[in-house]
Amino acid sequence: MAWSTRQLAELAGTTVKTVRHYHKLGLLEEPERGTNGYKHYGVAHLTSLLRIRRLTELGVPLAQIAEMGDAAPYPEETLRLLDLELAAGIERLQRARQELALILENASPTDLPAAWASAGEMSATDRALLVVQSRLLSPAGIETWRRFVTEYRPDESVGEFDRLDAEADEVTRRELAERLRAHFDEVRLKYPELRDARESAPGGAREVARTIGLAMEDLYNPAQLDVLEMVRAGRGR
Amino acid sequence: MAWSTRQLAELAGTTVKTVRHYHKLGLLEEPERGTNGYKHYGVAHLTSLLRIRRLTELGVPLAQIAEMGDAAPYPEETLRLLDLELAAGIERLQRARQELALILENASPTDLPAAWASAGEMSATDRALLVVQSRLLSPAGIETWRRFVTEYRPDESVGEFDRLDAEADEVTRRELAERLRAHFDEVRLKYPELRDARESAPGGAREVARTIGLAMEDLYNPAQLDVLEMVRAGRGR
DNA sequence: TTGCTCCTCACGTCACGTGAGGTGGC
DNA sequence: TTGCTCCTCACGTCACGTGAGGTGGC
Repeated sequence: MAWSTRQLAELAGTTVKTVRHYHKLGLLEEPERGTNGYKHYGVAHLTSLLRIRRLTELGVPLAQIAEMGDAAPYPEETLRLLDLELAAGIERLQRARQELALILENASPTDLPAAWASAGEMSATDRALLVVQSRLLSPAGIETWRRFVTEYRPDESVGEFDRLDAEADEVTRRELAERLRAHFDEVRLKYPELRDARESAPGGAREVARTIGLAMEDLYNPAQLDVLEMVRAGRGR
Repeated sequence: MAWSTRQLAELAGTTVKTVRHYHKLGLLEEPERGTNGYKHYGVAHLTSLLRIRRLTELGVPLAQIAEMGDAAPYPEETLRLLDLELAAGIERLQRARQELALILENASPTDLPAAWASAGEMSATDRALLVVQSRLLSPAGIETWRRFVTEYRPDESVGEFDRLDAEADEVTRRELAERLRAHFDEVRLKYPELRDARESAPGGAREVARTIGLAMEDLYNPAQLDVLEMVRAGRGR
């Protein structure tokens, strides 16, 4: 008569270790034992165990189940809260699946979120800057930039800048800065929404500029940084 | 120039502790330090950290991310497997929400799964037996019993049996057994599908009978068990 | 000096799982 | 005797979090 630990566990669809774990936490009462020390479980233990299992599968922490006691009905507020958590969990998983689907669809680069797949042609440096910036913009701002990136066709000067030697001489730099500035002016005119995107960043446009600045110091060589400085200085003219 | 641990963490939308945890696991390279021992992170660290975060949020274990190395593209099979897991997770959560909805809807008893709400009128003993049995039947079998429970109107003799005193005398027991047997015969005739439900149990009808038997030994007093024995013995006549 | 940030190290958490080392039942 | 089950106890796992105890920067 009566059930062994394993039988109890299997009836409840769980493991022996789980049953013992609940004993140790005081969640499940220990049954009487036979002369050999074996535990003998009854129906009350099974229903108690099933109740614990059902609650944990709903996501209730064991500590909370312990507080609720054995016979108490479920507190409604707890259940409503639980439902909200479950709903949030479902949404999270669904977003994750969407990400995954995008990644699978176009074997996107590993260093950018999947939505940026279209930026596959860019240099690693530009992608890095995009990544940094997208950590700072609002979702709407990110979307603005994403659309921009799919459209944008860089000027020749941009490629030259990317390849600029760290030892490039003064004349080369000055000339390159000139052409870059003209190009950037055009871009600003054609895509005024990029500025708005930065303005509406949660941390503010200043913060974006500062952080991007740090990133550039890390990514560009001295000659390139010098050229950028020239572009900036010339902008006021 | 360069970012502190906190700045890096916030750019990546995570915590300082997480960053340090990844260092300890060798997942994220440690950056150079200032003269004061403070860590100075660059863009490469941020992109590396973001990649790790993206993967963990998809549910990839850190150990697996470590195996994948830093620059490797995502192995497609891993991603497909992950997608299956995510889908399974979503289903699980949705089932949990359905359970919850049922519980909230009709403040069901705590010792039975929510689908049994209609069994609210039963004695605790009968509910316990139902719980035990439903651990043994196939889903279809459970559904059969659930429908039966909503329809079933017990005979007077059943109530008497539930209340039978442990010391009840022989005549009382014999007489009760007689009426119970007649009632059960009727039930068997009216609901032949109950027998099929037990036959189609994964462990077989014998196993169901054995386990229910053990549960009864636990739930009923000696007089009740004696009556049940009389019912069974009389059945062959 | 005060408050804030950074550092390391050890231990805690959550819900069990793994494995050692030993005994009982058939 | 063999294989299987049961028992306890200690430690492991996973992805970090908590907190102690100390130092640096403004």
